Amino acid sequence: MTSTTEQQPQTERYEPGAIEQRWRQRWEESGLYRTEDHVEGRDNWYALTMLPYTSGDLHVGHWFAMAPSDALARFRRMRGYNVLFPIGFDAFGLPAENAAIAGGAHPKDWTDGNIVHMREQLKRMGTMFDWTREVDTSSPDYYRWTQWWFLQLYRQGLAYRADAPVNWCPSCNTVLANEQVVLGACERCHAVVEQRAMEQWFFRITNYAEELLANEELEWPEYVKLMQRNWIGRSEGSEAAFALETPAPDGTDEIRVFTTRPDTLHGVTFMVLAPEHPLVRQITTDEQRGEVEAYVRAAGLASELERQATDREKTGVFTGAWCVNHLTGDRVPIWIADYALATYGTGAVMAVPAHDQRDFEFAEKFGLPIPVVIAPPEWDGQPLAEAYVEPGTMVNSRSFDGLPSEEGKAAVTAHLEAQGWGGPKIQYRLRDWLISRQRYWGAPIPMVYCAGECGIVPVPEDQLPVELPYDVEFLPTGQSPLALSEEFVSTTCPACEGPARRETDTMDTFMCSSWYYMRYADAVNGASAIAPGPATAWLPVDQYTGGAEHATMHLLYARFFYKAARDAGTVPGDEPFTRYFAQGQILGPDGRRMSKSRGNVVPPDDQVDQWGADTFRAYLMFLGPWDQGGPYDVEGIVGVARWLRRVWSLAADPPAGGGAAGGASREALREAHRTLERVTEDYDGFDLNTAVAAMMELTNTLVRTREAGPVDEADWNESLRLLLLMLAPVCPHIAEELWERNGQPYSVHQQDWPTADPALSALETVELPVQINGRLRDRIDVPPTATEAEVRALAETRPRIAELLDGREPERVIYVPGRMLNLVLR
RNA sequence: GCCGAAGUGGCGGAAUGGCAGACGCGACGGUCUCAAAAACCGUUGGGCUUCACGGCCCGUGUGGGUUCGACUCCCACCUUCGGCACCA
Repeated sequence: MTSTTEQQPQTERYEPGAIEQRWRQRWEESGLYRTEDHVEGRDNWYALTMLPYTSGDLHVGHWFAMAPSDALARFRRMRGYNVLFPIGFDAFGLPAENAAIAGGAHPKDWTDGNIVHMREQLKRMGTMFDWTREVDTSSPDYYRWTQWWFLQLYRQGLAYRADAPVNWCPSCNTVLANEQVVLGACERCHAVVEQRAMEQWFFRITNYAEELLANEELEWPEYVKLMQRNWIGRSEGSEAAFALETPAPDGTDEIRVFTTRPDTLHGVTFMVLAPEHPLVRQITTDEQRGEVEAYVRAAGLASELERQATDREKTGVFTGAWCVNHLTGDRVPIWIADYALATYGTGAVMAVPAHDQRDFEFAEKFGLPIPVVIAPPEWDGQPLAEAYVEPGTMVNSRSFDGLPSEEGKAAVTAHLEAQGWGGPKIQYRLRDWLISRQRYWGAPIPMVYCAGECGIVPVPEDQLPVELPYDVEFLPTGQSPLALSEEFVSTTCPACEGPARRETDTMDTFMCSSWYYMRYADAVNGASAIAPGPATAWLPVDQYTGGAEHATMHLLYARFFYKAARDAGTVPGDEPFTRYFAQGQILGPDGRRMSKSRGNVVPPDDQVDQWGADTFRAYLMFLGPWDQGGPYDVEGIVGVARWLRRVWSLAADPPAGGGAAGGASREALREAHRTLERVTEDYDGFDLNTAVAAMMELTNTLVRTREAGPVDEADWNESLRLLLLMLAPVCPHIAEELWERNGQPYSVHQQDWPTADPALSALETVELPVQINGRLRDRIDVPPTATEAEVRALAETRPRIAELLDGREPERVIYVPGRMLNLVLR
């Protein structure tokens, strides 16, 4: 690659457009990225990037998520692993249907068209995706198995049907999961969410609450694990029963509550039921009925937003009914108030106004007594100005008086248990996963309702998939469009062969994305969702990357799903994603979220057209730390473009050979080895920005070396070879092109990662800062291995140091070899 | 309100107990050019000082502390971002 002949007057310019297209074609034709389940002598490595939703257009965020993932997957491959790096499409969901309702194309046509377009966009990225394993979650070949999983969970007792208050979006005309309600509004359309009762399918994710909570061992960002733990929200406390003074018509004779403060049980002065609590209707006295019903009605209509406003004044109504506190024998009035949540605990709260701020505010407003049962330290016996929630000493608590409240918790709980009035209880904030959607564009729930005696009957596996009919009406009626399709709805009961109706709800799309990574391992299997061979070959995923906005939804659902699959014997291990890395969010040039309405969207296709995929990839990785994201500065990319032009010129316009061995080109080679150490470490630690910076430095050194005169050919060639190998993961096309031009065998992406030679990478001398009293005063060149005595002796010969020492003996000498020397006088 | 993360040049960032500002953008100056662009070279935290080489002081959100030495560790506060939010 050096030239001893006269230099060409005109050097060929770097034209990314032409070479990138050519290499992608060559890679595809040679099956370079085809991944086998097993390769002799190589361990498997499963690298996964979150699959994109089929919105129709790739945005910079997709590139920011996928291009660095690809670089790291390529690096793993060069490090000797058999790497699976698949891609697919999350293709079910509301936008497709909204497009249809808006009078556009059919959801299927809309989605299929988007996939075709996005597949082409993805291919321009130059990734090592194995397209033979592509997954489309809306294809019957895929959702057939999503339905199979539903049946599997049903068999495991993890799917059930329940009537429950649900979040209803009046605009989308559908039920939303708690996670899809943001600040009381619909996550997608921002309409204000109402409450409605409906019969729905749930998954018992709460069965796995403890196991999901135990996530400490996962190699995930700590903050994501913490978010999940907070989301699950484990609370230790007690359950306590209060006897109804008058049993309810259905025979219920007590109200059970969950409390984290059993030590305050003697201070209960009223009970609060959630307005939706089933007992409300039964125990309300005729006298109070009118007021109570009005309140319940108002609470149902009140938006989630209104109910969730924390600074709102407390409201509530007395039911007219009373219960009895077993511990004291006191009569306790039963109120309803919307600060009690129907979906947490038992939907009922024992109110201890002296020691809970919410209860305190309620009691003050309605003139209820506020007896102190936990004395604050130095308490003067006067009424409290606000609830005292800290630990203290139990008072007015009969036989428990004098006990520290923290000990009182266990003592009271033990007493409750002994008397049969309750006992210890662990409560979670996590709710079961509501998966029913009254929508068309999703996987139909494979259940049948028999008109006869059989009740709810699962569709037999050999009748899957329950296919989505193409011809349906997309009227937003509040029912699934499937309910309007008589052809779909009417069927025969699999059990008795009598008339039956199909379930018309479809599944939450998080269901599809809870197992897609399993399917990649065995994407074309027509006989099962995933066979044992591929499952053990690839699962669990070694490295997952994607946005942390999925911390409490997708990532939690997938963990639940995997554990259920494990219990069914389908997958190995306990967790789907051994390692997870959350990349940051890329923002518009103005530092705000990219959006069409703000006009700050940077279309990735334009960047590729202008600069080439390699430049764009490298720039996204160079911007800053991958986990931080940040603004996309359209001006900055030119720096990366200049760098790659310089890299190109190193190969296209080589220096004259015949230079002295051991000269500048030897120094350059030494730097190449040091760069290799840095880049290797940086790739390992996801520090792509500093890896690119290190390669830029090496490139600058090589350019200077070339300009300085003739080089030693062997040293020069080896330096350039190392640079191209290091560059290959980040810029796969230009690395491949220059690799070939340098006469190396196809393909650079199949090469082993080089090993740095410590003898070459070691520095011969370092510039050692010399400090006096911790202040930098001079620098001396010494071998990194120099002893303290040698370094000190040399330092003292320096005029400046000698002057400052002025003959004095340092009180202390601190020497960190290779880093600095500090002479402390004082 | 609670939990978590982060504050460094004009800008993106580097350095996680040892030379603050690597690498890059921008800006300024220069080479080439009829000219411009591109490319290339140089300068670029602030202040003081020197004819000059150089030297000194200040400087990593604010205030304290630990240390020979602090962007880095500790305490308090301010700001920004993310999550949760009447969860009994």
